[in-house]
Amino acid sequence: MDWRHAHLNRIIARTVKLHHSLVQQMLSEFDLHPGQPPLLLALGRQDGRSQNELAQELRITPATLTMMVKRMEKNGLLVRRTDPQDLRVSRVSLTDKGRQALSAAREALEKLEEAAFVGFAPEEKELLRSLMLRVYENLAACEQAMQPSPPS
Amino acid sequence: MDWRHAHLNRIIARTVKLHHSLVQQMLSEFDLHPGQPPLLLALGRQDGRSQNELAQELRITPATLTMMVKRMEKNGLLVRRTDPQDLRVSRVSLTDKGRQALSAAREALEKLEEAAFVGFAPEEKELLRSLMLRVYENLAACEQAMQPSPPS
DNA sequence: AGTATATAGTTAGTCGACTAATTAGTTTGA
DNA sequence: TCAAACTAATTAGTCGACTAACTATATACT
Repeated sequence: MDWRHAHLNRIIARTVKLHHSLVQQMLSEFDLHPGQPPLLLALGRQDGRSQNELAQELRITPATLTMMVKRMEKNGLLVRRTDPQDLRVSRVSLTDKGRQALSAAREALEKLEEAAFVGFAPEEKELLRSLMLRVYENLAACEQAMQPSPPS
Repeated sequence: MDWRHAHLNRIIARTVKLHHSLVQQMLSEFDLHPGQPPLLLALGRQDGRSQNELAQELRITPATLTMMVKRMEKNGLLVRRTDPQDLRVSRVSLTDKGRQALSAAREALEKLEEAAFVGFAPEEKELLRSLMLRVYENLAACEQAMQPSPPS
């Protein structure tokens, strides 16, 4: 298939999809399921956050996170502890096994990042980054416009 | 959250995710579910293809497509007809209702494409396109390298 | 103080994605 | 010819995503 004349959005979406499937392939030997690397990485950046905070960072709903955390806790990748200050919140932390899985995920992502940008000059990567950030900002503005936050 | 220093892959994935959620928001008033617009668009490009061909174009497995087609057929968006030449293949075509939904999807995507690239000069869009195509080619090469096709 | 509201998380039900195993039809080859 | 191998689609089971409805705790207000 020749993608050179497709819409830009389609090209980008296709690229991300391929990226995801490669990540899965690289991590399938560990018992990591497709959605789990992002959660591991988020916990690697800051451990012990509440489920709400994690859901916001991952841009998924709290309901989705509940199920993910439950499964991953059963697999021994992380643990949940009720916050003593506020009994409603439960804070999520990596276990040793979770930290090992995180390392594997990081390594796979590093490899892929390298492979993805073969032949790119540093300025080209910077250019791509700034262009994509502009697209992101445009879409974020669009989202704001669609759901005007209730006036305070 | 400030994404300016995140990995490029993460920025791109985040942008695509936001794009998806905006598409869903714009199409939720029709009875279109999240994965359905791509299938409608694919059929719009060429109607009456086999499920295998469609799955390849959408880069999903035939099993996934079976379920999607079944649900969408029940919703009256498309029909399946067994190919008289080869009774194993069933060819998928849009119904009138499907074509209307396709129009809505196309319109939403047009609007979003426009919103996403506000403030972009045409050369910038072209630049982004060529950079992303290079990333795609790199990843596709990576995929080839990972699964060497069986020697014929 | 006690009710009302807000917040954190969970459950139920659906859709979209996957893999593995199965069914049905077609080709191939001994 | 007719059994083996292949191919198209389906089914079963799991995971990840959503919305809507619910529980439990915390805060606010009168």
